[in-house]
Amino acid sequence: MSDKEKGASRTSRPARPGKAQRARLIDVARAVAVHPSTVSRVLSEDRDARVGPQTAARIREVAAQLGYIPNASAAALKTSATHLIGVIVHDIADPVYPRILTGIERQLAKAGYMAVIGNTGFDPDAETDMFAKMSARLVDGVILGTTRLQDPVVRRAGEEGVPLVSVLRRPQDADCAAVIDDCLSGMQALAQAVACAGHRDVGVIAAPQHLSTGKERLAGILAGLRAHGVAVADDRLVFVPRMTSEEGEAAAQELLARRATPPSVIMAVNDRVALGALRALRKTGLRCPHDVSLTGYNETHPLDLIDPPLTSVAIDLDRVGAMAADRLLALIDNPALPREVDRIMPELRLRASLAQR
Amino acid sequence: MSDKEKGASRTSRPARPGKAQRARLIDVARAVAVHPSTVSRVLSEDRDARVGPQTAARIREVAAQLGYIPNASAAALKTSATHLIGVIVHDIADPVYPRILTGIERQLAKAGYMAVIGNTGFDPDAETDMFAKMSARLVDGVILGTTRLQDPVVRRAGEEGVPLVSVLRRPQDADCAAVIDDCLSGMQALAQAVACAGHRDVGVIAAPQHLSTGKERLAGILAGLRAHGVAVADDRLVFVPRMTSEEGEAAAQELLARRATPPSVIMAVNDRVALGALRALRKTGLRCPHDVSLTGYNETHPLDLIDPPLTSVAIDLDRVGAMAADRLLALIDNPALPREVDRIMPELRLRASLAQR
DNA sequence: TTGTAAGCGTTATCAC
DNA sequence: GTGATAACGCTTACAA
Repeated sequence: MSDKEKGASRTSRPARPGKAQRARLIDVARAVAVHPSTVSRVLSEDRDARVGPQTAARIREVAAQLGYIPNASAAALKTSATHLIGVIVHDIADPVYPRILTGIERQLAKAGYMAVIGNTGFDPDAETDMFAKMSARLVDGVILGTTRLQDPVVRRAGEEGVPLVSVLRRPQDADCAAVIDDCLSGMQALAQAVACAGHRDVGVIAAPQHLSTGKERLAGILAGLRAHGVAVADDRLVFVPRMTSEEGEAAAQELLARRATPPSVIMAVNDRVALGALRALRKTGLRCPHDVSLTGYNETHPLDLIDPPLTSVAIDLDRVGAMAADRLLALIDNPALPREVDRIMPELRLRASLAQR
Repeated sequence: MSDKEKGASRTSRPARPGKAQRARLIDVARAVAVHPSTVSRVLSEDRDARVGPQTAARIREVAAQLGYIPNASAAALKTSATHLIGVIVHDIADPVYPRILTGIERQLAKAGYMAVIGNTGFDPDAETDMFAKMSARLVDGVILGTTRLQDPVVRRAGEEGVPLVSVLRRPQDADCAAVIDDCLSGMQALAQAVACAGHRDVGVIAAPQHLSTGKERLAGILAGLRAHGVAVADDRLVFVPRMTSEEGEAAAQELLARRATPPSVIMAVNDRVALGALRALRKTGLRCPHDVSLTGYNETHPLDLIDPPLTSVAIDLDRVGAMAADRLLALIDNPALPREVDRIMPELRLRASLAQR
């Protein structure tokens, strides 16, 4: 069947009433009276496509006139590049992710990519499910925010040759590109500040230890305190199964219930959890920082306006996202690139919620 | 060319070293010794595909064994359905959007869809650009969070027959499905509470009037106050070009600079702007609510923990998102459906930032 | 500089 | 119940 016949048959396709008839590449070609491949060359630009300038101009003109929009699925099928990036996160409502996503989006848009987002709601099965769906040649790469120390998604991405960059967290052994902040030293610095403020009875609300952040932040706290001769008692350490303010509140309540006297400070794994803990303190009738000091991590929320202003550790999350996107795009461009780990330095934000003791 | 020859030629395709070789539909078919169309019928399930139960079982088994993942681009090209939904927002870091997105995501995932997100950064050109990209047969429908009263995206979607649901805002005249909260009555109720608290000198930080939210919220404030005989002086009304805390702070500073005495209350278009205004009050040395009361809208942020706890109006944003997703999916299923407008009722949250005067 | 032709991997619509 | 066939709309060597 020749192109002309093909075209003719298509021209006579029944105009579906609901959907507007879209102009195709071949329609543009026919209108300009050139071959489709010439149109493709012009509209794909980037290549060393040598096309006559007036032909090119005419093609562009007619394409615009017909309102031609290339069919991404067709192009993707041919080139197996969708210009789509998957972003998998635990909970998009956790304020760290929107900030990271802002940076990701900005860099992706510049390169003509878009982000497909997968919200797992802390469901481990959802993580692999979403990856499987995305991996269905739907995305050119994945930014993973749910990375566990032993991560099935990271493993599968490696097996399937899907470019992947982990954000905030990183797997333990796998050779995996990542953009993270130095949780360990950030928390260590914070813990030293806590110890220097005179606190000896420290309560800790830590995160799951299958996450590098959970592990590193706890290690940072313990190391920072130890440097000042302070240890955390067994019953002063609680874990949240997920980092929400509700879990933070529940964990703080548990912590406070364990002994008749509260710790002199509670160090939470992040701000969200810390704010939950603050609610628990209030409900228990304890004043912060007068009775119990409190610290967070990430510098999300308007912490300066909280009562009391919450001590935290600031991360440039927008930058984390931007770097992750850049690295992923580089990896897509050249899959042989080494899987580097970028580290962002966190910065202490001491505020009134941490009192001298 | 017969299928067998085709298959043979493909089997001998050079194994690219970087990418893992993916099993295709035809590979499964060959392994089971059935025709590709049979495999397609089995794995697409839903249809009234009458396939022998043991054949189906065998196909599923082999597919799993080969780790077969259908190529989404190919399916999309054929069916012109990508199972992708575009979500366009001003600023994903604005806490209203992650909440909406949570609801959207949940409903989409249930139906086998995923969200592609477009962050315009308040750039009107980006709005149409993103839509054009998404519209490249890339998405089956769009949820629009940037809707202006006269909206080019809404118009184009109508022309191109792309299903669209507007969230939070709605266009003025266009026949457009939308899920919104009743800003007008929400703000009106809040304004009445303000007037009842004895405030007569009311400052207002309003949003751009090309957005239905901006217009309705301002109208609600004015109507609510008027009901109690209170008018807003011209120099007590300022506008933010975008709803960020920085703009809120700047606007409040402007408002305070206009007269020697501050208004007795500032009503901000939303919480984010209100928190910026709170920073301005503090920097100016004014205490809230002692010197100036303050109100927000949306009930984002941990408002109960702010100093002082911020009076606001709560919207069930998760529900807004979920309803928008459901409506869009229904519209995709049946484009002839009427474009209904769902309204969510807001709820007053009176807190200490609004003092009796 | 432009045209030719072959396919990317799937599914819809027929036959049988 | 299963098989054959023809697209879906685009890209890209290669030929001219």
